[in-house]
Amino acid sequence: MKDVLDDLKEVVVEKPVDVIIRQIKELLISGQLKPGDKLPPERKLSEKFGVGRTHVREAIQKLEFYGILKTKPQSGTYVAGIGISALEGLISDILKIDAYSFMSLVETRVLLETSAVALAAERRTEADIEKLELSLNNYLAKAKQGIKAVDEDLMFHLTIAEVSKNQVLKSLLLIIIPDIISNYSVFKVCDTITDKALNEHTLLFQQIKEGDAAGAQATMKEHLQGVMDFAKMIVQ
Amino acid sequence: MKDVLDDLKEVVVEKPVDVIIRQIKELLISGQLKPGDKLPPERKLSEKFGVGRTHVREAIQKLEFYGILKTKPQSGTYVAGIGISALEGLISDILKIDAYSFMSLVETRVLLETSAVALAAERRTEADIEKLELSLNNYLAKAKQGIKAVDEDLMFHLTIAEVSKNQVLKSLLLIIIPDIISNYSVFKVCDTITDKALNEHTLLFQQIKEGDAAGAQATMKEHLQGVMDFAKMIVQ
DNA sequence: AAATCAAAATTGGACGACCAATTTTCAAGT
DNA sequence: ACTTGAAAATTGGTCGTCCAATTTTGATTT
Repeated sequence: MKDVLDDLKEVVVEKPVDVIIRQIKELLISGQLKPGDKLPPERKLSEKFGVGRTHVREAIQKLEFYGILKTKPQSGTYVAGIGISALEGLISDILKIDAYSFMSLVETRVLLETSAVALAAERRTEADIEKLELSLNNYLAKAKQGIKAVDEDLMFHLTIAEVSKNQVLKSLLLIIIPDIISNYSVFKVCDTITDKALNEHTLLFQQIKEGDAAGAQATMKEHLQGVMDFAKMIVQ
Repeated sequence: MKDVLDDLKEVVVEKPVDVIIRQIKELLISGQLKPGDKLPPERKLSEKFGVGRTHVREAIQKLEFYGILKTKPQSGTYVAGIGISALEGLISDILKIDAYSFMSLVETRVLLETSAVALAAERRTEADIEKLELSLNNYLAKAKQGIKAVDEDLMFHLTIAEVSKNQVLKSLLLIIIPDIISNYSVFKVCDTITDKALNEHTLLFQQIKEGDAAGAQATMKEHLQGVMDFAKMIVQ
């Protein structure tokens, strides 16, 4: 009885915020709004769209977060100076940001992490090595008991990104990691902890410590190969 | 007269939202809030922090956007199930998200773009080639007249990301591009259009068209080397 | 004692009104 | 005709209030 109802309720209701973003997008694409232009005041927009000003503000905040709009207090909201054609892609990306394919996610993760680990091996300090060791031991402690240690696993990988001294790289990983986690649980990946993974983590740590950038990169690639294969398998 | 005043005004006022995010961060790090826990209601928080509920909501929205919190209507706001240690880093990233070093930005851009162009060369279709050619011609038309064509330049690069068929890769580039643009204008990079850049764009297109992944990757690396050198030069 | 269900309290969501800073307007002065 | 400056209008920011859905409570029934 519950299953049927659950399935039926899966219709996605387009939220007011998404509708407004779409509307603003139309204004931009149609050329009625060009980079540098001032948007109509929030009151006019809410009136025109037939929604409360709260929704308009929320939409503007979201677009501002992505650098599309820039609002100056007591003055107005302005279109940032990026090509209009680029905006179209960006906005649609915001709307379907949760709909990335697992394949693209994994592919990008591999890319980011192999680069990060190489940089980490080149740039690590003594303090970094301690942090990494701590993180590694956290993971090993749980994993050796056969307990699932997804968080600790990811934390070790994030620490590597931290050690790479590239803030952007780390932030981008942080952005895609929630998506990876949700997909992991959906597809029931990583239910078993292999000795292989354990050894690879330890090896990774050693190679970073020794400054072996190329070796660490190779190990990371190998380490993520399993996930990569799985992704290729279930590709839609 | 104006210069002096401008310089003096550069003190950064910590906005209420940032203060709240920092406070919530304290709750998380100190262990008073664990993943899965329910946050105090917005009213209590605003009362405790001595600010309006609007600010609390804004902070929660921002944290929700990064996947740290999850709010269920008419029920409460909950801490998402990611390791607490990760949260610390993530939250500090949100606060200083506008303070990326130019170096990290460029480094990451090179990384993403060299990967994207290789994938593009492997996966391009006939339609993709047409899109790329259109984008290339847009750029060439402006650039050959000696007009600055920053937008068209970036659009060509974005189109390559599009052709790579990796949504995540493209989205990540879209995220860092506004930052790159703002830094470009700050440091007055790219004021001159070189024949070298023109030829490299054309070569890039040819190599993608011919499916020469390795070649395209090398060209892209070379193409971005100038920016990379400049970044290394001004490194703080 | 356990289960049920309705009333009350709680909570996030949305709206309207007010605030302070900015921008615009326009009249007075040069 | 141009400049100046103050008043008026506009605008994003903030707060208090109300709303609808959920959760909790507790009395009633079995």
